[in-house]
Amino acid sequence: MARREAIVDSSAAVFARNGYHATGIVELCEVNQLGKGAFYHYIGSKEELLAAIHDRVMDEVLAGGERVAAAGGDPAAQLTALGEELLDVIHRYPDHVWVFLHEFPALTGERAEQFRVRRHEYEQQVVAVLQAGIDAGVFRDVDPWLTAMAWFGMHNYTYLWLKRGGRLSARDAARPFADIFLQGISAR
Amino acid sequence: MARREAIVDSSAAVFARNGYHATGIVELCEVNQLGKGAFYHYIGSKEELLAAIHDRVMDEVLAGGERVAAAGGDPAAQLTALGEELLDVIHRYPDHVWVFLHEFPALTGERAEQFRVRRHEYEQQVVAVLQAGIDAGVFRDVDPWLTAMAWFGMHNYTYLWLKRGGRLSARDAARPFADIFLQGISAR
Amino acid sequence: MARREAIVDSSAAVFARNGYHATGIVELCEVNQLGKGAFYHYIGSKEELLAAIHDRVMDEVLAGGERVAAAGGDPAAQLTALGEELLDVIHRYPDHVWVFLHEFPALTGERAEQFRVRRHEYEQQVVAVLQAGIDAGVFRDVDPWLTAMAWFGMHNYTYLWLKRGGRLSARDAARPFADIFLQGISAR
Amino acid sequence: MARREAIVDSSAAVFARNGYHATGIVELCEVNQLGKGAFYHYIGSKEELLAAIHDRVMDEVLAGGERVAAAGGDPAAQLTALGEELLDVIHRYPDHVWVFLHEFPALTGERAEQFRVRRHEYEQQVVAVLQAGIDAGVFRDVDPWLTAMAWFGMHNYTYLWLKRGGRLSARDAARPFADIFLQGISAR
DNA sequence: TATGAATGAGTCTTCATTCAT
DNA sequence: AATGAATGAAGACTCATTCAT
Repeated sequence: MARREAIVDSSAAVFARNGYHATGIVELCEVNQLGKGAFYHYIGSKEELLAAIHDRVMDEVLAGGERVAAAGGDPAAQLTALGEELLDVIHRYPDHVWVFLHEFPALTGERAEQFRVRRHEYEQQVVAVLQAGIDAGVFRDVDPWLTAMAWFGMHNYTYLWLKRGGRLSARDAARPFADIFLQGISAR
Repeated sequence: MARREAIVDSSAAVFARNGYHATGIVELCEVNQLGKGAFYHYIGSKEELLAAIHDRVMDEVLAGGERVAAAGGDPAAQLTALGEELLDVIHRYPDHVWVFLHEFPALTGERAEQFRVRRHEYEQQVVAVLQAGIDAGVFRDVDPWLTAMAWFGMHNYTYLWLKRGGRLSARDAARPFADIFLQGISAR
Repeated sequence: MARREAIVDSSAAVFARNGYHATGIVELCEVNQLGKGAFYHYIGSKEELLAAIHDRVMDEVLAGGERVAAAGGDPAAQLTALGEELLDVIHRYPDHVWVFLHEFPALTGERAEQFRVRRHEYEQQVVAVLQAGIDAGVFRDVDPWLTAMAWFGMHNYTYLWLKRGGRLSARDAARPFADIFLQGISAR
Repeated sequence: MARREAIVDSSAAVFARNGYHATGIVELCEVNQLGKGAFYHYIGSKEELLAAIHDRVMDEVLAGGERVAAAGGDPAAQLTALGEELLDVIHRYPDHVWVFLHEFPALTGERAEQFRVRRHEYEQQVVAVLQAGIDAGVFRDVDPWLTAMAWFGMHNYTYLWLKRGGRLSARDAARPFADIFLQGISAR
């Protein structure tokens, strides 16, 4: 259903602006020009809608990760590519990403679990790249997990100022961030 | 009022666990062993409670910034000290900080404005230290604002994993983070 | 919506008996055999319900005024007709009128303003008829506004005893009141 | 207690402006510069305060009635004097009178009953004067009770516009009203 | 006399969701 | 596919009043 996709996308914008809990079904219906019955026909439930927004982001992020893994290259190149891919997703889906990074605690049960698993999976890819760099001697002997957390903080956090100033897009941060990070953990 | 302080603190824990919007006044009353009337007697309104949590964090963070400014030192030392202070606040007030970094969009009107001003003030301190380092030639010629955002992302984002694993405390990240960041923007 | 009309009417009876502020939404729901959600689905808000009751009366009263103006006739005949129309409304809508004359201070903002305007408009019609009678020399040289207030007091105030005794209906007062008033301001 | 009197008077003004139900104890405390405990020490309960305001008016009105009865005179003179006394009370206690004529349905139980009795007592005095005039042949053969209701409507209703325009005081209406009414029911 | 913390039932209103049509 | 009436629990908040101090 293309209609469902459209609903997911436009709802993401509303959630990003007002917050998930603060947004009512009525408002979503108005935005989507739909009655309540029709709206529920498409989305099933409010939380299912939230999950769909998360999936949109998660799918894109994991796809980026797979592209990087497929392309191969040395750890530094891979880390750079992962940053580019991640910031590209943030740039293309600013609303979805805001929801993704801000409202994930609202997911419950099975959906929360699945989300956690996929997120962890992706985090592990970054940890693995860092570990590979350390093993290869191109990165210093840092704690790979803690360093991955630093890397994620640096990149993910961009969603907060991304829409604020508008001076820079998230994509513009990829090169400078990679420079800082790679130089920062370089073995030399 | 010591009682009010206690309410603010224990409510922060609930907000951090369940989210601000998802937490009802009834739950806060139960946690604080108070009737609704008495609860409102102390907090005024739910948003005022939220603001008090924000202030708790903001006061501590700004105090840390002032200590660093008062201590002086070269830009590298100041940036390191700022990181230590910031992560120390996150370590001491994990719940308050979660609320601070996660629920600030729920503040409205005058309170939102005041929050934004104080937050900006602190961000400018970091930008200024970076600029000083660049001017002194000890830091590379990076974009000071974008670099400050990277620095904040790295540090602030720790609130997300801080309580999860428990393996490391936020404070333990100060040294490694400073190493990565200073080496990363070092002119040499 | 016929259903909404029914709600407005039965709620008017409750307001007339207990007072607007002293009546809770729960009571209105019970009277109307409706859940809170459905109730609000129809009425929007308690004050909107109050406004609907006011409009019911105001519409009838103004329609009566227009009929009198359309019918024409000399000032004495018009004043008599206005009294008959007014008391007829009070007779047909005793509950609505009680609310109208008793709870109007509970209206706020735009609704209060609109109410005041329409009410003033009607008062002016009575003032104008009195003025016409004075100009024509059939009424004494009384203060038209003060006299209109006396006329309104005499007629409107009937809502207070209307339901009490039941001995007389408001309509029965039209002739006697007209006799007193017309003789009272007669130029001869 | 003079203090209690002062509280009753200043509270009447607040009730007249905002309505009895819409006015909270807190607001009354602020107006009277008193804590809740002290406030309740003086007034007993909110309804007791309301009753005190009613009594203030009722006492004055009945006293006026007694003065008129004591002065004697023919029915026309007595009716005129009753109107002067009544409008004088309305003029001197505009707030109390507003409350008296507007919030009496909020009285309950014993207090409501007592109020009704005293009010009826006064109404009967007017009815009796009218009856005397009819018996004496100076008034037309009107229905005394209905005519009394007209008289009360004309006079009591002044409380509504009394404070509005300010153009005329209630006292200024006594003469014109007496003229209209006496001429209106005159046997000639 | 006076304080103000505490009560807890009550206020109006909104919520996500269902279901007959 | 779509409507919109209906649900009823939950939302934040206020109320008049009491009571230990």
